[in-house]
Amino acid sequence: MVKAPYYDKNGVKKGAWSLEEDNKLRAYVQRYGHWNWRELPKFAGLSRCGKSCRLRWMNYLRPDVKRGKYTKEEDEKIIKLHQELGNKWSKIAAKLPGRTDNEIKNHWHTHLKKRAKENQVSSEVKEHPSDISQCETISRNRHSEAESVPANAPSRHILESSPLSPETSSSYYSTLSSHHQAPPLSSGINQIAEDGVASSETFDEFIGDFWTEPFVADSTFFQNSCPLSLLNRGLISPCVSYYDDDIDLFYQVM
DNA sequence: AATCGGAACAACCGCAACGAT
DNA sequence: GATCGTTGCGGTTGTTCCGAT
Repeated sequence: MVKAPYYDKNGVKKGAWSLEEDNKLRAYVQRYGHWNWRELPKFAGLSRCGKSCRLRWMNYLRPDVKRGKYTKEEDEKIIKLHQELGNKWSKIAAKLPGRTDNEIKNHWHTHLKKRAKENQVSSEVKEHPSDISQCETISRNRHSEAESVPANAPSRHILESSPLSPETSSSYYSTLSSHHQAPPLSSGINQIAEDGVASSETFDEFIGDFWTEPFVADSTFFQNSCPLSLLNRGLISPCVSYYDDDIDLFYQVM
């Protein structure tokens, strides 16, 4: 169902996430939050790009993500919201607690698009039973409009002031992100990356896109990197830490 | 049993928005 | 106001699953 894992030319891992990677990312974000997605993979001991980590967390690992079948109510809500908002999946997701924009988007394309189309056609046939073919044409046109952006949909710039609604972004999540904590420099990496992936390797200077930059971590890195500078400026505290039973369990498993 | 095609969904990519400097 | 770095969004792709033939 997912792409086989592979490494790109920069040594960044792509494709399906392993359980171990999931555990590392989950443990890290739950403990320290995502203070900086770009830097996060380095500290979490992941050879993924920050963008990939963010996506994985948002769509899969976040504790408030509801998985499983969509209820009839959810389906109807999505169809209704899509009529109002168009392909504003994040907006739609904000109205459906526990569902991610990616998940809703997939669900729409595989299930609801067809159903919405049928509903529209049938309702228009009821309204104008004498001209079915015309209705179908209209329906198709309307559908394609909805696929882009409806005329009455406000621009993204205006509408999307808040990335996550209170429903989807649980207090848990917003708390984490708002804290912007960096890991304690002495213990974080060792605990998270106990498999030795990050802690014992020599890391070369890497030049690449900020999203795809693979993790690098050694003593030099920790001395020079962002978290330490933040520490020096008093922006974060090295002493604060989130304690979570899950983490404990995770470390026990490791 | 083999194969084919559509469904399902995780993940990638490019771009725009936004905040900081 | 311009530039740069970071984040988030939406479109698309790639792989696996599964039912039909």
